[in-house]
Amino acid sequence: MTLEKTPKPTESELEILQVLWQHGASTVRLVHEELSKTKEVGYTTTLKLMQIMAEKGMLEADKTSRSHIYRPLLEEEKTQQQLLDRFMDAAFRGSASKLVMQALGNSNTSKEELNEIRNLLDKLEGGNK
Amino acid sequence: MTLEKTPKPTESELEILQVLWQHGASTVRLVHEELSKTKEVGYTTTLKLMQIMAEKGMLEADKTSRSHIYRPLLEEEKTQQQLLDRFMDAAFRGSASKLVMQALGNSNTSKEELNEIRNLLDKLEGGNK
DNA sequence: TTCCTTTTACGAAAACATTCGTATATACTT
DNA sequence: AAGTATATACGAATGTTTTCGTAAAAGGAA
Repeated sequence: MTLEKTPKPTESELEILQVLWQHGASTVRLVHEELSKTKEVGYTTTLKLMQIMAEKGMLEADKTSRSHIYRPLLEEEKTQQQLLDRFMDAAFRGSASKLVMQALGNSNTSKEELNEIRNLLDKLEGGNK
Repeated sequence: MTLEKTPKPTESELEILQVLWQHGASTVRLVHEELSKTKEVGYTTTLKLMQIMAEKGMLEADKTSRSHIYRPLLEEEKTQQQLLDRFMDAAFRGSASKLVMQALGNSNTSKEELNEIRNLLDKLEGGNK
């Protein structure tokens, strides 16, 4: 089995991935327009970043038409999990419960979402000592 | 009220803060020894980082004795909250529940901790629609 | 004192990440 | 076809973070 090094998207790369995860495969133009909603950034900057990401194997470019279409090669949930693991270690010394408590305590989560979490807790308590 | 810019410790800086939060004010030597347990790093590298952090106002150095003693000026919980907010936006598009579900689903959290979280949920459901 | 060890000071290199100017190609409009 | 708009290619500048070599200062041991 080949050792797969876990990719570590930078902050800017993650922004781009988010757009692609949300919208599906897209042109640089579309991604750039989405990013422009939140921050000032030049078109060629976005282009360059996406080209670099393609080199790194995070994206794949379909070059058949003039406007290349980029598709994310990283799965959203898997990537989130990897980022989360790293973040939990770095910021909370690995304590999931501390992280969760702070995440819940300081954000308005809807009743529905809280219920979802409660259900997960029920399921988990089954298997834990 | 003076505008307090939220500090953004880098990854290395955060590692140092963790040591100081855990052990309390310490010398470069101690911090360096702790870091060395997990990774290869030169002593002067650690020193330099801590000096930079002092310049930035993250640490305060007591220079009365030859081995300076560094004290963290950032509060642990407050800093964690700020990092968490940023991370939640960047990696989970701001969804606390998604983050929480993934954090719980993929880590063995003890029954006691799960109960703590359940209690928090109970308290939260009171105030939410 | 002299030698050895530990510490801080300083500056610069190395490694990454981000940004963008300019050139060139491709398509669209008139 | 000529002119305009939009795309990619390329390379380099800029910015940030991390690393460490070297020197000087301070302290301890012989």
